[in-house]
Amino acid sequence: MASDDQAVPVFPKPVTLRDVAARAGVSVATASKALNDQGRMTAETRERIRETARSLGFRPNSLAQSLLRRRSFTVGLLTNDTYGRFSLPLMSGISDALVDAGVSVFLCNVEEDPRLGQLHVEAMLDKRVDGIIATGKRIDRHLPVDLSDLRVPVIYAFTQPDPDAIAFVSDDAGGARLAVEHFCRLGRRRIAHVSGPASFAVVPSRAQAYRDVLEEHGLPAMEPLLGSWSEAWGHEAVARLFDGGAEKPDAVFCGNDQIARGVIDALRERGLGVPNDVGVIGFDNWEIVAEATRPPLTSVDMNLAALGREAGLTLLSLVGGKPAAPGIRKLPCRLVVRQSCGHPMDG
Amino acid sequence: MASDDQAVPVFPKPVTLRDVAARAGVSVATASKALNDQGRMTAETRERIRETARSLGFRPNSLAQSLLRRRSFTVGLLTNDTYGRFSLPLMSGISDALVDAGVSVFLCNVEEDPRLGQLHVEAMLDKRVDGIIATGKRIDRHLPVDLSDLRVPVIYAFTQPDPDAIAFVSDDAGGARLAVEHFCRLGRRRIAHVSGPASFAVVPSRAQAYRDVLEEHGLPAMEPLLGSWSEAWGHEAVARLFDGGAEKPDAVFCGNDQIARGVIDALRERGLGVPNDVGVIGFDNWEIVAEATRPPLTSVDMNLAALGREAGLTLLSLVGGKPAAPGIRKLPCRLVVRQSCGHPMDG
DNA sequence: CGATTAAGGGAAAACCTTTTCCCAGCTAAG
DNA sequence: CTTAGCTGGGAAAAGGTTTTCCCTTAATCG
Repeated sequence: MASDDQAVPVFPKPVTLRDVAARAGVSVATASKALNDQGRMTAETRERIRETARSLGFRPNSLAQSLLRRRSFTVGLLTNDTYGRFSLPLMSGISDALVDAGVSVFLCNVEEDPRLGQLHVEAMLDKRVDGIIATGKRIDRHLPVDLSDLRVPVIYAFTQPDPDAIAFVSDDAGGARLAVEHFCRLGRRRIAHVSGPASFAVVPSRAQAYRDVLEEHGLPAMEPLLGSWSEAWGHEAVARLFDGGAEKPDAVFCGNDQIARGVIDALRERGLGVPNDVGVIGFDNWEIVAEATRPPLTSVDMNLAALGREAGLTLLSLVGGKPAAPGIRKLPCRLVVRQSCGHPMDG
Repeated sequence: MASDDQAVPVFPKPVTLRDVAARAGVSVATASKALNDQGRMTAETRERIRETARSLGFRPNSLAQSLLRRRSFTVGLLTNDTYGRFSLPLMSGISDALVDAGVSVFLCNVEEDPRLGQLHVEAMLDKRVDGIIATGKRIDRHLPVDLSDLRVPVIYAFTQPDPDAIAFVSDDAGGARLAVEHFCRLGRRRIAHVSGPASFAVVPSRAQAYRDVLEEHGLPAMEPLLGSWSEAWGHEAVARLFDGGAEKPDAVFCGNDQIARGVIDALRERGLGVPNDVGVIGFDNWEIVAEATRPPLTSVDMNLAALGREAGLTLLSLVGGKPAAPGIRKLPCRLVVRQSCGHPMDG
């Protein structure tokens, strides 16, 4: 048994402010002030203490600081997006905005499980997070947790907020406009729209933007084809669009990149060239999909990282005590042009 | 200015042990003991204190506990896998293993940036994480941070460990065996292997397993085709396999799901039926890809969530002071059978 | 009835840092 | 020489909890 001891690594005791003070021959109070640029002392004393701290490798214990300041420099990110398709770009933006302020992020995946949600929220609250950001995989659904009346500020990003909360979402309608207007500018005349289930809030909102833009350009709007978010539906939609006797579209704006992928593949199978015969634009700009289509897919990017940054910075200012008006802030999307949408048709 | 005040929400002061003690008419010491099932007191006193705590909604301040116990009940997960394709399943397993122990996870994406890595590691160390799990998007690469000589235990998962560290990785060779043996069992006789760049450690290791299994079954091994991890390479590989005059394969084992997808699509374009003419198996079991292929893709799953669980539990026991032998632990993969591999050929 | 012992509960230290006050010593003004 | 004022630095409280030790009271034993 005793011989096992050598196998368990022993970690050195962290050096405390006390150690620094003792080594420098001053009180902890003075040491603290020296390191924080506070209080009065000779420049020489201050530098001596600093040098001592450096040489000892002193790092202040964040827990002690937090306890005193009632601020832990941590925030929680709550999500139910297991695959992280939306959460991770968001997380990346949040982290980016916060890391320089010394704030770390707890990532909590609550799936669809209220018990798990409760568990995570309580754990975070106990750890005195400074705030919570809630996000999800669907913009029109609540997380399976109640975040009202928490003791900390809460910000919603890319998910349905409680009333009177602060929320950041992408401007879906604006994103759709970007795509359809791009087609118009390129000279496409018969632009179709293939999207997901009507039960998703983004679907009607993008569809409306689609209709609006076409009307503004005096072009005919076709009835949006609503189905599922899958490639398979993209295939089927192409069949519906091109099998009938009706006039064929020369462009398809898709509700996500997987549908777009299905559309592109189906078009090719029919001998229709993308983008020459039919232009295609997707939504989400999921690079792994968008770059694998042939040709590479033009797609609307929701700027999730930027959205995360905004959310992070806003939370930070909220934590700092600055008030912020409740409400929903829509952040613009961005069209990432690759090859599937084609070039101007006449030139 | 003053009228703005109503806009900033005021959060109620958390209730402390002191409050509970005062309300119950005992000292904080007694209150603490009552809530932690320690010390001696009448059952009646204990229950009264507990009831008071409940009614006040008391939750112990984790920071204070951590300070005292020198244990923060947090761990850090370090990754450079921006898209979270590998990190997130892992994270999910880790979180799963730890949440019941009240441990929360800091997720830190360090990209490929040593400065960012340093920043995150220092932030975590300052926050007195109990341990760190390092992971990445590639099993044979280091993160851009130095994790040796940290003051906390470190565990590597799905990434290259420092020597003498504890690491969990998936058993790639075993996974490859699973796939190839499955083909053999199904009666396939000419099994090809299409994989990624030789510079990835997993590539030769899976290729060797491929050769071994074929030899064990007395079947001919073809030279593995190495290229990139993309669909496009899957396409090209099919051209190479089926254009020459050589005998055509009746099965293709692919190094990842994207290659497999490319292979399946290319086979269909040539009029070859999957799985009847050619069976296909992928690697990674990335559901979003595996379920979108036609037919759905049979694939090797690396069990990353389970790997995460193991890593989490091991870290926990390490934090608890139990020694663990350094070294690399390989966890078995699992074959997820869908339709692309076909049924037994003769019956 | 006196002496032990056990039971119930409290005081205080400890964890580590920050911050507010205060004190001693010195200089300059009156 | 006295007094006010400044300077450099320290003591102590605060933040919230846990834990060790101690004290008081009641019960048991001889």
